[in-house]
Amino acid sequence: MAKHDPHLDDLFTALGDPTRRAVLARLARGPASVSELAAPHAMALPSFMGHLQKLETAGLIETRKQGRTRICRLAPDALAPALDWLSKQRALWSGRLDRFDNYVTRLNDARSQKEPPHGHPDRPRPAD
Amino acid sequence: MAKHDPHLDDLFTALGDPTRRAVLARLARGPASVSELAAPHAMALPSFMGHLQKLETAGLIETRKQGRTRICRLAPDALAPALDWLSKQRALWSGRLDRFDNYVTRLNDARSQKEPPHGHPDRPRPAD
DNA sequence: GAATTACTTAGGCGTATGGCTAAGCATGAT
DNA sequence: ATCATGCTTAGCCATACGCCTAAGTAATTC
Repeated sequence: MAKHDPHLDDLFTALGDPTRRAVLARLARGPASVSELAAPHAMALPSFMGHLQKLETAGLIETRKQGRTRICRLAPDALAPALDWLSKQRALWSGRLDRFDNYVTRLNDARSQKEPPHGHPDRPRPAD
Repeated sequence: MAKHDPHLDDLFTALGDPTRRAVLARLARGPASVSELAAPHAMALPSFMGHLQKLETAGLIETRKQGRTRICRLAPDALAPALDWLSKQRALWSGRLDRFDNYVTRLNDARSQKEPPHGHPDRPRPAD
């Protein structure tokens, strides 16, 4: 079940920045050098390198030095964990949403009308 | 294509925190009150509320007040944009990766063995 | 109506993030 | 050898983040 995966932290955080997503999108069209990647981004190179650093730390890109230029490319399956978490989560959501929505709506309605002394009944514990 | 979508920033950033992901996971089993959600998280309530706030800002959860308790539940299709971006991206990656990987590997190999005086040949400029 | 409960608001604190400039290497070209 | 290029390191700054305590407000309970 993955208690809390620190890798996912890095992954999602890395994706949470437009510059970094743009770099990934650009990189999807093929490897590129640092300065090439930095060109469209209107920021000083060291700042930009910071972004690359995070992408690499998150395992989203791989870089290697070739002469004095550093070539960056995408890491093959780096998106898999994120995609995996998201799709699992969505599967749960869609499965449960309507059921519980109905349940709670009904519950609230009952409470605001009747004020049962019991407080809240045991939550349904959806089969686990 | 989405030049840079600020919504995605919020979405991914919200997902980049273990507490917030845990809340979502928990919430996938059904709606819950703030204090119920906060219970397993060993932090002061205001701190925890900050996380809920971000989840709501990101559009991942919806909350409404019922008496003095606030009920939180998942927002139906909130994950879709993130999932969408990721899967599109992955589609691009897998399409290009091997092609360019081969190209670059071959290129580097040639250079480190022969050191051609030409410098780097024109990169392939993938169609665009 | 007074106490309890469940949030909420206000404000503070330390660290991380995202940006900058200015030097500092290496490598490649002349 | 010299110079230009391409990245790297070092250091600074402002803001945002994640956490806290303390005090406030609104709804239930007694």
